[in-house]
Amino acid sequence: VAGRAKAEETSTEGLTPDQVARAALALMDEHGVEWLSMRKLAAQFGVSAQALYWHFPNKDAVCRAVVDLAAAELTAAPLGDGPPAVRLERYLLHLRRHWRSHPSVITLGQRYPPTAAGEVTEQGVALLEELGFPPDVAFERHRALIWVVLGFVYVEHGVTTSVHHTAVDAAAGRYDVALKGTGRDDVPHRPLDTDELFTVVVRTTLAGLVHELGTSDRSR
Amino acid sequence: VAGRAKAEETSTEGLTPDQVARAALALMDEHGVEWLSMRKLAAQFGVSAQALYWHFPNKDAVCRAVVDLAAAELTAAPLGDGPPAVRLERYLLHLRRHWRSHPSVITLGQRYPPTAAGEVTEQGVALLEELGFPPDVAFERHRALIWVVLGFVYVEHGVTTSVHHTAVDAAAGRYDVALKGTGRDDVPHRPLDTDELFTVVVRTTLAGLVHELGTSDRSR
DNA sequence: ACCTGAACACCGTTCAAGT
DNA sequence: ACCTGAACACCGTTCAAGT
Repeated sequence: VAGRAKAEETSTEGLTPDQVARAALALMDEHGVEWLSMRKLAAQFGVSAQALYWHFPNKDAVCRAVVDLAAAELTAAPLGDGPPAVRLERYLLHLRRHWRSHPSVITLGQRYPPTAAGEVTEQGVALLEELGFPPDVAFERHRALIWVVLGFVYVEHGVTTSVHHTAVDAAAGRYDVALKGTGRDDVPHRPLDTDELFTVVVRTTLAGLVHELGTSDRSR
Repeated sequence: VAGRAKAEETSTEGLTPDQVARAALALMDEHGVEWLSMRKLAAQFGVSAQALYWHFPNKDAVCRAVVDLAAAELTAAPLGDGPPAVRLERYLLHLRRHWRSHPSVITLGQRYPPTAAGEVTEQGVALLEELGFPPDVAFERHRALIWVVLGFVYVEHGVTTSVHHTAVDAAAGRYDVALKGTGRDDVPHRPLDTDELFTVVVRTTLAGLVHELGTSDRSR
């Protein structure tokens, strides 16, 4: 990534794997994962489908390259100032925003799970250590947080593209849910606000972590 | 379900949608969602693929029927005795166990989200009310819990079938993760235990909810 | 009412052949 | 080294035709 363009010296005319992956990502984000075929991807470069098989062993490898491409865009979050818990919340919001930015990768991610590794993990674990966890526990609690956020994005993606849900205000993340036979009249029907729901999930989880620290401190 | 077999009186020989959906679920659980085609499904009954199009408008409808079939199996959890928080944990474990029981539905569920509705929702919301939440808040906190558990199962499914992970002891839910360049030497490498991780997620979330009740009680 | 035969426009992938 | 032509075994789906 930081090196010189040594690998691109053959790119006077031919396609590079990177170009192909970038085109695949763009096309999938626009038309959906299922839509893209090797023939359509190849057509983007004016070549035949079989030409791609010189650069990639198969379609699976193309998809993995797309996931890796999006993963490389995940950089450390700008967290600003404030207590560790507040910065942790910003960190998790940053992760959600990233994973939502490429809808196709969310779909792919379930077959080729994104590795939230590298500098982001460092940042997250460091925040948990700052909060008061010893390194090994911080590492595992961080994994739990990642799973919660990633899982939330998965569910959110499914729900917001589902037939059971109609967008009330998609830009604001508000949807209406068609529930089957759960009509309790004492609870007024409110549209689903995924931003609000995410905040609830994150705040609850963080409160639980802080509570854990409080009780374990007491037991020492 | 409880009614008499009124709808099956035409089934002397022909296929019913229910039979087809059941076969599809079994085949998908065995071979995977991608594996199943209309032709293979039809072959199960010794008919041609086009025959299925008399009973279902398209493959999408078959998939939806499969999801609904599995959803119908989700019944209220046997929770036993104990304080509400303990029964809530059992309730969430019950949900995870159900959603994991049909791996194919997890894959499908992301296109056709499972509606955790009906009696199970009643049970979960009631537990949160018992814990101390007013009905409307209980309903929303329940939704948050559902998303956390469902999201966890999604991530778990992706991870345990991924190439980056190798099973250390799949029956016990333990996997080894191939991380890329996150080698911090101060943290000893431990295999991923999804059961343990789920417990962490659930306990942390529940602790957060209890904490929320504590602080809101104080503010009254 | 229920199913088949034949066909259409697609797939991913292989492989010999071109330059 | 890089790409094409032709082909294979598949898809989902349609539609006329059978019983």
